[in-house]
Amino acid sequence: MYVEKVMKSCNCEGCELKLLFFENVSNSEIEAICTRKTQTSYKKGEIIIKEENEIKEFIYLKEGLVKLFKKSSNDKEQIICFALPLDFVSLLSIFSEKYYNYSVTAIEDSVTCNIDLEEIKNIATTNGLFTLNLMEKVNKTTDRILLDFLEVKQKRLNGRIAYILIYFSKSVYHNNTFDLPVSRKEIAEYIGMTIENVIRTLSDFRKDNIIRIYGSSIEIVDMNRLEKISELS
Amino acid sequence: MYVEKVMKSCNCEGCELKLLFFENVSNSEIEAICTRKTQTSYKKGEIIIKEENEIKEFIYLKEGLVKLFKKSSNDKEQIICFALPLDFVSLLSIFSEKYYNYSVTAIEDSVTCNIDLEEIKNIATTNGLFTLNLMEKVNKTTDRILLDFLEVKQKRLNGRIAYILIYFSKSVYHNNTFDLPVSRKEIAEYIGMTIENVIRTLSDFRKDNIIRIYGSSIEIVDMNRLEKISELS
DNA sequence: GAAGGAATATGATATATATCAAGGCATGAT
DNA sequence: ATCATGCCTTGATATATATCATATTCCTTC
Repeated sequence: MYVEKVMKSCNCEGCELKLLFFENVSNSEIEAICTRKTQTSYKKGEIIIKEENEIKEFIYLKEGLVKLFKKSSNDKEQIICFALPLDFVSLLSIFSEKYYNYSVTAIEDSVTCNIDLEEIKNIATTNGLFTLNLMEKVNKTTDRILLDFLEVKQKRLNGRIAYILIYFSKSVYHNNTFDLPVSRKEIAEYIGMTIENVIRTLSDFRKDNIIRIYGSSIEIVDMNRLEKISELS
Repeated sequence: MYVEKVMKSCNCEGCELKLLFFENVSNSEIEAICTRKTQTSYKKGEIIIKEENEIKEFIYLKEGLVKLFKKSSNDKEQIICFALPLDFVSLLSIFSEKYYNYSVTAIEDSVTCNIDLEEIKNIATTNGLFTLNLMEKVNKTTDRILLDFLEVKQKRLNGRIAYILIYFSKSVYHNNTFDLPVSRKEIAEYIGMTIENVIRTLSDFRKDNIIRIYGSSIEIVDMNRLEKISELS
């Protein structure tokens, strides 16, 4: 797969995420980071991080939507979570491992900021407050992933599909109508069930007038019922 | 439930975990910590951390075996993982949340060291290297939990039971014969299946001469086959 | 030692989900 | 234009798992 990388000097002054990522860092430190970081754009479908590659950079998602996944023993992919900017997915194992445990792929056009890992480590070792803040944010993300895991785990097929539809509608697109950024296969990989049953369940929801389906576009017609299905498993 | 708390001044010089937990901390800092920490003993079954309680202490497991779990919406318990000393389970959300997201219970007699959270935060803010190390360890634990989740998720009943038996045999007791520290119900809560099926599967393994069962005591007779079952799901 | 409750155990049956098979519809390659 | 390929769809069937019912064993407590 060809990955188009657009390297360009990023306008840090205009970056609304900068402060959130780099609390407690002095202006001179930020300036040092900003002049040496690179920004990379990814088209939908392109790989951002590849499992088993060496971790050389501190990467954060500035724009877009990604999926975090892992190849399982039988060569299937298991999707661990979807993530938006400010979900620190690429950072899960960044300070504890030498190589990535997971892969990350853009499922919408995305933009990342990449900073040399050593540079971040330098700041981290000399600035405890910064590290504490970073840790806080990383832990919030892993916590959310774990809680979602538990949520999905205790639901059955219906509930899982309802759950993911609500997630995309409310948390990602803030709209009752949206283009599913993932294939049926990917939904299956996320909820841990077969493609056929994902499709069947979506069809059932359509027949029951809970959703409308136009190809990859979904309209949630009856959010109340969808929420009930999600809750009652 | 009655929780017996034994507070006593702990002999830090003899604590083999001290250095692992407090790398990069000066002797004077360690001394300050050690004189003010408390040590608490828990009998099997006693609650160490209760979900929704305020996080006031930095707690690490010094001896024993615990389970990390969460009450789900329908009032059932979901076991997230089991943990040994050096698994930083109590620390998962310690710096990101005000209240515990999870509960922790001793499933073997256990000993914890408890340090005032503010004290740890003080060290963390002034000592970046310490914080970086701590973060590294917490991330390693969450990574392991996530990987185990994925492992278990892709297996079926047989494989999941095999997996947990192998875990207790190899990782916890280092012996082919051991007392199951958890009930069948708790195994069910961990692997996300019903008690009846857990019991049935254990019976099947017994009938197939893979394990022997004497009440709560298990002997793994044919580890090879158990491992194959675990791998092939 | 008896009574009660919890954990364990097993069978019968219902339900949920996976698997297999076949066809339709796009899209990109030749 | 045609073919191949991957994704989506549906139906029929097989399999895995849950549920319900009922014993049994093992503690605990009186």
